[in-house]
Amino acid sequence: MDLLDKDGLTESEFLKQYKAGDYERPSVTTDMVIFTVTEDEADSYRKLPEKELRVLLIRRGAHPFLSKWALPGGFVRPNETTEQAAVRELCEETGVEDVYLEQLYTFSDIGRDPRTWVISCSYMALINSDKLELKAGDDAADAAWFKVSYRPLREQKELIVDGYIKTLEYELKLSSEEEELSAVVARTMTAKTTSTGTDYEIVSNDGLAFDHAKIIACAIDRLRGKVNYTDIALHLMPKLFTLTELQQVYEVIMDKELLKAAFRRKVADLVVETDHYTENAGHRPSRLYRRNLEG
Amino acid sequence: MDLLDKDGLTESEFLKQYKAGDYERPSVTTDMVIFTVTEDEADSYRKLPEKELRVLLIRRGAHPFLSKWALPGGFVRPNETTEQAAVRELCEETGVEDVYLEQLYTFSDIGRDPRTWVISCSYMALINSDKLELKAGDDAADAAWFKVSYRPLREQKELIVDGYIKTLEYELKLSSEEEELSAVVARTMTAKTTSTGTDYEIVSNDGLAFDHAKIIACAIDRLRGKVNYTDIALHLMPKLFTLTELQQVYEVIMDKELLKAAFRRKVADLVVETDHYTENAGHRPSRLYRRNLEG
DNA sequence: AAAATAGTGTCTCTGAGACAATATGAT
DNA sequence: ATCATATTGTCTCAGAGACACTATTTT
Repeated sequence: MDLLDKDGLTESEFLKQYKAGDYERPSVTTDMVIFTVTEDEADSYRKLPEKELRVLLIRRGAHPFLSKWALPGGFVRPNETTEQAAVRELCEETGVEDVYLEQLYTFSDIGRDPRTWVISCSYMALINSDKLELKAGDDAADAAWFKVSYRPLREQKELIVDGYIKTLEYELKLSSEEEELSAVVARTMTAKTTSTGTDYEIVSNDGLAFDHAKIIACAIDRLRGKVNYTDIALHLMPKLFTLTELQQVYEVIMDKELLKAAFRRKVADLVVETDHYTENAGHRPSRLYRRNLEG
Repeated sequence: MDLLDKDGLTESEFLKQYKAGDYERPSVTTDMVIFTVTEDEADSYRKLPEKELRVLLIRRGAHPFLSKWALPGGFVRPNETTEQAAVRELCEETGVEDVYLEQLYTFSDIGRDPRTWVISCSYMALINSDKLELKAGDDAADAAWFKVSYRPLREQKELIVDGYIKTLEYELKLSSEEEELSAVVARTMTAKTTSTGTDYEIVSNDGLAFDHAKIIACAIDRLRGKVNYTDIALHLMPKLFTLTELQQVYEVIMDKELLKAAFRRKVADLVVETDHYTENAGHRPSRLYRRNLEG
């Protein structure tokens, strides 16, 4: 096809002479919300340990937000996609490849990075506890897994002309062995007869860098939403697991207790039973399952 | 807080002396998938007209992809968010403000724009047929609303080590009064014991610019997904509408016929009845409803 | 009366919630 | 025998699917 444009150029001629304009361009980064599930120390070895949802944060060693905790991430380089950048970051920080990865949201608020114009394309990754052990081999001394708590704090509904504004505030608490961070994030839904929109805002923030409280909140909301109608939670499980362990993972994600019988019916199609059982648990052994790839 | 970094600078000192590096940065654009629903000409005035899902495209007047059809969009400018850029583009192209807007996905494949490195943050907008009339006032002579058809074409499942690859091909057909475009887009799901990923690919493409077939496919998938568990479809309705009209909109989005009784039960909480009725329809009048803001 | 659509009734089946009962290995 | 968890059974209730019936206006 040799269509000519208004300057009489073919497409290949046009591309040859094309020069990128000198208007300002943003930096583009990826920020990764990397989740895993760990077990706390059990009170007694006969009792089951409780599961904890954890997210990886890195202490900043430079301005801005020096010594605050930030999501792992970095600049997207030429000749790589945002997803490739995310995979690269993930591998650098955790030494783990081949995990569940999902694009979350692209954040572009002006001033979100005090240095310069930075747009961040965020990703969520889920790592199972098998792989987590590999992580010991990374060099970032100032990386830590923070236990996640994300609970509704306040709900508010304000009527406006032709609609309403609903604000849901969540308290985000992140705790590692040494440190406790917290933030309050508000999800605002504006509903008018014509339009509707949802927006995250940081109400308060203690210890997190940039707008990362927002990004983490966004990731948890996504994870909670998807847990109920996909097999996403199975990516947090090791190769073999018991149904009770799986239920604990669902519970720690949803922050809500579930009924055993109903849960087992619900996940029945997501798993396949094996012939293996737990051993020496101090009580009746439990059948081990694996993920069913026939989702 | 006056923490000093390794150069002995405070945060504000650091920011004052900060100079953006001279590494390469991408251009960032927004692309808008703007949907609306229109009615075709009815065969007889006594029969109800059928609904059509339509998307706005603009014929390119310059290289690259000269004379192909593209989604409305443009560069994100400094001091605006991607969302603000989307609102601006939407208003420029359709003269419409205050509509449903949702971020879709950020596309960053290398080479997606043959000119230079361009990352696109895509948005979906839903416009109701009331507002559509305003659109006559826009200047883009080469803009047109294309009727959308998006149907499964082929399904393929390939077993690999530790998992499988499932490919779902869809045929995307876009037709305006004068022109018919078509493309085949494949959604590939790779499931392995550890990871899972979904990816869009353009298999064939006749008449669409850039990777816009992918973006449109992504938008339709999102719209179809959300129709069933949100009130998103109501943003395509005028202020007052009949339940049959609403059902037709659901049907044209899902490309599937629904049962009347079940449909009415399902949307009962999404709408509020009014005291108005249709008139002079050639048959029994129908009660008019409006959107229920108590989602 | 016929055409065309509007609106309602009801039977069945499935799936979630709730709770109870039984099973099994470790101590 | 007791502890602690594993696993299954079943009753109920709510919602979706399927189909049929009645209602109302215009021609």
